[in-house]
Amino acid sequence: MVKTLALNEKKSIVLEPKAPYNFDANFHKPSHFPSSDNIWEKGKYWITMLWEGQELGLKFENKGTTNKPKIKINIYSQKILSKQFMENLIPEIKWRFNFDSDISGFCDKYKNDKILGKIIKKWKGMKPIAANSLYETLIIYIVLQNAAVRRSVQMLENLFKKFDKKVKYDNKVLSAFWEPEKMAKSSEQELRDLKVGYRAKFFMRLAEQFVNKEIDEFALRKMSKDEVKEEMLKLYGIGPASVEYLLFEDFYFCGALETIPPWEQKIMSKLIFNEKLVSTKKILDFFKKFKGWEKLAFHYIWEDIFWRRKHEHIEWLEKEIRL
DNA sequence: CATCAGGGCCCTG
DNA sequence: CAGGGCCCTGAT
Repeated sequence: MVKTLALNEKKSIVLEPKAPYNFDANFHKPSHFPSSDNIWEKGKYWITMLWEGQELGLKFENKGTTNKPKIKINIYSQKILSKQFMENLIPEIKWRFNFDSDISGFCDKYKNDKILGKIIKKWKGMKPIAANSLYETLIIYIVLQNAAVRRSVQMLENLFKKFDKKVKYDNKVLSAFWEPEKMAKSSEQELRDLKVGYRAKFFMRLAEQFVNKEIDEFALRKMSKDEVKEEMLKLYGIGPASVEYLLFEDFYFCGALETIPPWEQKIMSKLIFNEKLVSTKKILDFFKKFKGWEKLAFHYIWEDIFWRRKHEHIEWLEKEIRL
């Protein structure tokens, strides 16, 4: 079923994101579930990308520092990429990895904050990162719904097995996302067989809407927070919890903190109040002091505990994560 | 074994 | 605007 495409052509570019830009904190989010379309190692990151009908393999390498960021990007492809193709691709890479937004105001303002100060020292230059296209991201958010990590991973990998092409470059074999057309030609039952449950219907409708060009990702990027929210809520299968993730991680609204899902509520209760469970209202009220940066502040505290988890055993956290 | 609760969302009344 | 149903899986 699964074909492997060898990407033997290579082009190299070097880009300088706006400082501060923390390479590892941006290309790797330890709270996210692992997916076979990308690999991270310290200072390096590989991810596949579907762009203008071509499968690409990207490799990012850190060649700078948080305050003087510089990133080398190798772009692997089957065909030689034209100048025009590259001219369209580069701004997209800059967007997907949030090279250009400015969070220096946040890092300066809270560098001595009681809670954020220490975390900012460690993770200064950490930003929200979309990494994927909007369609791909919506797929990811739908597999997240009403499921623990292990099951989300299983659903996404089942989808990859059915729809993707494997891509080989730089001695890595990775999954590449599929075009919505491919899924639209499938059926709800075929999707149900992948153990995605009632989400099958969401996927079918989503694919149709992308095929019919009812969703314009690039237009959305120019809209206000409330407009994006309104548009995304129109999508069948996308509700307040998914929108909460979308506004921050994909449209980069750093102040968009409105809902807190149950597991985040439990973990934040412990981290901020050292209590088992406090109301979401109490948590939301706490973040009000970071006006305009509420969600980014949340993100710093959130990712920090998952980074710590990589080398420290945190008993109470393990219980909440449920891998 | 059976039963139940999840990192929601839609639909109904 | 409250509450039931929906898929699957792991916990009890």
